[in-house]
Amino acid sequence: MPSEVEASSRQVSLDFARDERDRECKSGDFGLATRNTISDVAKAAGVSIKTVSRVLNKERYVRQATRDKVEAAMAAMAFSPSTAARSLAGHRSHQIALIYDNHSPFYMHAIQDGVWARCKEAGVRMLAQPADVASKTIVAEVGGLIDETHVDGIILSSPVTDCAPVLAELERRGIPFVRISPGTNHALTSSVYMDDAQAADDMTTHLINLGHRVIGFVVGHPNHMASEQRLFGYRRALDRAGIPYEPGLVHPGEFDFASGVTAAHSLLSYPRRPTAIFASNDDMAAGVLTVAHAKGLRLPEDLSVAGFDDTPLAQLVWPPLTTIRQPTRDLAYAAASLLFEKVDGVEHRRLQHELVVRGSVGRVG
Amino acid sequence: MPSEVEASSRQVSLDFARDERDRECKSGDFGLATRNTISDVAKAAGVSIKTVSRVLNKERYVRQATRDKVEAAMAAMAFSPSTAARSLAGHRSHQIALIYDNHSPFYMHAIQDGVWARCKEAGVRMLAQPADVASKTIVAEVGGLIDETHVDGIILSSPVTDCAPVLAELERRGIPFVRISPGTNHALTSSVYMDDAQAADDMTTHLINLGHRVIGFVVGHPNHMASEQRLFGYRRALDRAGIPYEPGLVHPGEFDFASGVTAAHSLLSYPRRPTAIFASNDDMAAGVLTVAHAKGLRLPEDLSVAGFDDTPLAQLVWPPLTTIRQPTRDLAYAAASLLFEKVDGVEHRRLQHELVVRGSVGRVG
DNA sequence: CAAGACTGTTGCACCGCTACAACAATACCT
DNA sequence: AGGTATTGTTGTAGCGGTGCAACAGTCTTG
Repeated sequence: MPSEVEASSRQVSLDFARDERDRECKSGDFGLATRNTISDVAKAAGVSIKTVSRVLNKERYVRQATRDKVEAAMAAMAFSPSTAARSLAGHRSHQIALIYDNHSPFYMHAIQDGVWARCKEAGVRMLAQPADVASKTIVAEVGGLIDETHVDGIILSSPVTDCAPVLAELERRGIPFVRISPGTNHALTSSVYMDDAQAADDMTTHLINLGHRVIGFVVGHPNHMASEQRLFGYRRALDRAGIPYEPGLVHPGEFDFASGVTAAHSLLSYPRRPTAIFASNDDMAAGVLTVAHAKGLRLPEDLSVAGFDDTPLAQLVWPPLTTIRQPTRDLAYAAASLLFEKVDGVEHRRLQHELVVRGSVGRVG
Repeated sequence: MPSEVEASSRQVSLDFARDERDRECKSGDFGLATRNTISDVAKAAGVSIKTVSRVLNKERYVRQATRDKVEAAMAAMAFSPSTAARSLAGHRSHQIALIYDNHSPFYMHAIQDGVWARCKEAGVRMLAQPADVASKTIVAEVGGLIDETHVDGIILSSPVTDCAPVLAELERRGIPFVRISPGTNHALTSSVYMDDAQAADDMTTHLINLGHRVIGFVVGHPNHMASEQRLFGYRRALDRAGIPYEPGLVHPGEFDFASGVTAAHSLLSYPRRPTAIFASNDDMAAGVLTVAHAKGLRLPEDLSVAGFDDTPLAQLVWPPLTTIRQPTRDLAYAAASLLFEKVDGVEHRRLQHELVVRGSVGRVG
């Protein structure tokens, strides 16, 4: 057994023992057991550390031959520069943060995936940072994140996109940020978005074209600005078709399954029972489906159900949802691109949605 | 308009302008526009920076009065220590990484959530790092991650838990890591897990108790060790009940919806058509449901369907799935706890599963 | 052809913090 | 009382990079 004295002298907290073992690398091995530094690379390549730094940062004023030599040395010893040292010494940390407060796993998975992919291309790390827009400490948390990690930029996803105190804090600090599907202040900073109103209009029109005249609508979470937009699109389409707007056919929701269930119960017991229900996202549409099944309705013969987002869920339920394909991953990818490319400029990039026809919507009657 | 010369002199890449504006904070404001350092805190509290460092790291040898003074100063100026400086100077980075290669959004959402929660309590940042166990560069990527970020520890989720080259690399570097639901080598490092075999046994027994004798089984992805365990549990339960094992009733799958669909088609056209199908996760069970619906089967009268995991999906489909509740979030939370608490020791913590009865399983006939 | 502009490279201060050594002030022995 | 621990604090080197200044060589250009 090892001596118990030694064991107790170890630090209690995380502290992985640095490899102090004297290595016998007399031969050609590169001493893999030790962390390589820029000096090691410089020595191997026969240049100064500053030149290595130049190569690392793809700066000018390095002859191609020198650059090749350095890159070969870096590859040979599998050198990875310390993010800590880089962010401490320089003005960049090569890290960005993705801040979100969204409880839809499908949505956030796609968002993370898209941002991640773009970051990887750019050689930048992504910190995923959940937050709570309702919390009073959110500004302090975001500030702490920035101070601690020195992130170079931030990507905000809904609903943090419209959390005024956070936006104010970010602007005060002058840190670049891009918003994914924001609902407000389109002029201030870059953003990526889709036309929620038009998409909802498209879907509603689709339903109208199939003969539906009594169309229920489940609104999204009130703190997501997209919710309003989608409602607006629904009303616009009705309006254009000359169908009077009926408040009783519109039920609030919160973007989750449970509120879809609640809304469906309410809408299906409305005197003028709808022949179609358009939910503002797929989760709520799934809730509507469940209620319909429970009531023994045939789908889509007795009730058409439309979703929004085209998360994978849309194809996991029965019948598979007719929905709007929101290019979530692409939005996230584009957001990261804007952050990397447009430091000074502001750009608002709109991505196309698409109506996806599946089995949950049918001709009326 | 600002001068165009200045604009072009800005760096092209990410580089947020440090607030150089001379601030007129003659009054009591704390100069919030500038990053505070440990020296500022030291000055404000009237102690040396080393003492502030002690307070920050909760070290001994600081009188309570001094500690209070320092903490007050830190709070007053909203001080957040630079992670970069800390990890560069010290042996700890206050960051851990979560490495995963799992395409189930629900599962990963729960995992991230649990790890995140524990990290927050410990004041440690979590880096989420997707990987690809099939890729040849995975070892280099993990190595790069460690070198770049100096993470203090790593949490592995399935199937990276059983990726031998990665495990070897981590061991070679001597970096602490904990595995969530690993399938192999239980002795080497700490892990958290549930009893997959017992859980599958429980579910199968449940089906048998309801009169089912011809029970189809959809196996999980072959690179997840849990898949084998679940199959083993299924067989054990059949065995105990004296029901002969029938290979034709077992169909391979890959933990996704599509393979559930394929398996269902195959199983439902098997000569001895099963009265129940037990899928190794909820996504595949959803696929089975979809096929059953498409064939016009009544659920659960004509076919019982059981899932595994109890992801939110289980309640989004119709009928809601009878499934095994896997304490995913708790497993992740526990994994992080082990990483923080058990630096030297090795512990294997098993968490309880639970059979959740919903509507997708019924009595036979 | 000297003056200036551009290119390629070096050397060193320093980013914000921690580790370690040194030291001062108490408390605890014998 | 003197010696030894223990506690509380300071000073400073240095972690691994980048920014900036300096400088040598090479190319334009009047």
